[in-house]
Amino acid sequence: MSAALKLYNTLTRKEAEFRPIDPQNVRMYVCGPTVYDYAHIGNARPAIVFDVLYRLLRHVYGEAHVTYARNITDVDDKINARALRDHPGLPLNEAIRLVTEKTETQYHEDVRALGCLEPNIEPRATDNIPQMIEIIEKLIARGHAYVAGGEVLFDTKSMTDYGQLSKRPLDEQQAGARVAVDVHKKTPGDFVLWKLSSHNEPGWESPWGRGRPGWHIECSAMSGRYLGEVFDIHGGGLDLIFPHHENENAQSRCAHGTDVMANVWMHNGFVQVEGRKMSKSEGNFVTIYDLLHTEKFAGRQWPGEVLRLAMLMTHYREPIDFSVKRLEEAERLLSKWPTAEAGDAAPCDTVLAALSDDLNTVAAVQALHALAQEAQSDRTLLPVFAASADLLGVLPKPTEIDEAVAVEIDARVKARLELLKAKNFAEADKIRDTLSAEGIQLKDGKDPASGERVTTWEVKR
RNA sequence: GGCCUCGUGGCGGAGUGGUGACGCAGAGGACUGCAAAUCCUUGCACCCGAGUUCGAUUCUCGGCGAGGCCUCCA
Repeated sequence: MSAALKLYNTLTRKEAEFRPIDPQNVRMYVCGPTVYDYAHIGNARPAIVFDVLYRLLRHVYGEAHVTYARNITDVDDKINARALRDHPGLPLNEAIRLVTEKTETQYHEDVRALGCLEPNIEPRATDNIPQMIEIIEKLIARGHAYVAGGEVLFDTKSMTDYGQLSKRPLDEQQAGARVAVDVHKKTPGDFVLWKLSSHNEPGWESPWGRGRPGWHIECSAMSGRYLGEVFDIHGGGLDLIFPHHENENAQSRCAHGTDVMANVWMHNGFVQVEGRKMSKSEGNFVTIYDLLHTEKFAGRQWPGEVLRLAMLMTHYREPIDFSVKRLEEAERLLSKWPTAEAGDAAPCDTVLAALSDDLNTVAAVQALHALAQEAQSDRTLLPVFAASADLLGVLPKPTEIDEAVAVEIDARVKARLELLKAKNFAEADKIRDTLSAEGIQLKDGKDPASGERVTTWEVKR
């Protein structure tokens, strides 16, 4: 094993060597999508970033020794609103199911196109309602939650170190500055664990009546159920630090009586458009689907590999300005790389070392690019390149080409060389142009020994 | 008001107390019948001010600027 893995931890605001609780089972939880609408490219960032981490952990600890959970949030008031808007005629449950199923399927297609491996577990909130209720009961029993005004609320004052993650002492916040102070809350910072549902809202039976969970409780329930009371890594976007992760952390710790919920908390920076955060509420978002399948962005479609590489060209904690220029650069890099299949070779040390340094994908991509260039002249490096590229999930796969077609192309290339010998440039160029139009790029070179022209070809990328 | 990031050439981005990576784009050249590909060469930068220092882009302080969280949000 080479350099130790170092990760930046939001909890300590420091980089430190990663030490798993159990190297036989390294556990990571990442906040996944709320399935009410197409995911935008900003949502793609954590999927890609933590996919790289997942690949790295699998490399370091072995594929069988990493558990990656990414949830699907399928109960949320935005979903209800969308269901009512899109399917006004249907019963609510039916309408909600349509919205969540469709969005979830789309999300899976999108992230697959971005080269993301499937997590080991993708729990749904609605499959974990009893687990949520159980935690809430535990919190009430331990004096960390109370019932008021038809809601169960978490009592932030019951905890001496609420604010552990965001470093945000409760009393220094401007209470009521942004959120109206609820009269039934003991403290303005208290948040909902369970709320009652009206008959036209989805609900589940609970000790406090038919209702639905608050936003944060699902992650506590699911991470606890699938990864344990304390696990290794919890990830998500920067905006989740407060309140979402802070509150998850508070709930889980109080319910389980632990010092931390996860040892390492990692947060990715935003994707920006013209210097501003891309978000649904700002309305300045580009969906993954649109980028992949429509010509809405810069008048063309963009392959998933290009989007992925463009994302990895910036360190995950830095903001990314999403631009055509960076996509074009990513595409250009990819087109220069050899295609290969991942084999058993070990990845390049430089790439591995870069990734081990708090997921420095920028340095890793550069090392990979250098390796790609070396591999152009030294084919023995190809397996190492393939393994390294695969670690980042950006390995260009060879285009499947039919044997018969290949033979036919070879014949045309040969014919062109004959025409060139006869100095019939017009006909020779015609063959080149036709092949080009068919997506075949010819590459003329010179045999170093004989000085004869040799021509190779590849499928344009 | 509180709490966080960040400010390097056209772009993406390293890094260091002592002339300043690298990639992409640009420019020039080689090769070519012409292209493409490839190879070689190359211009361009460290937000401002003060301080520490023989010397700061790199350290300290102060500005200025940008962005984020404190409400749903990746």
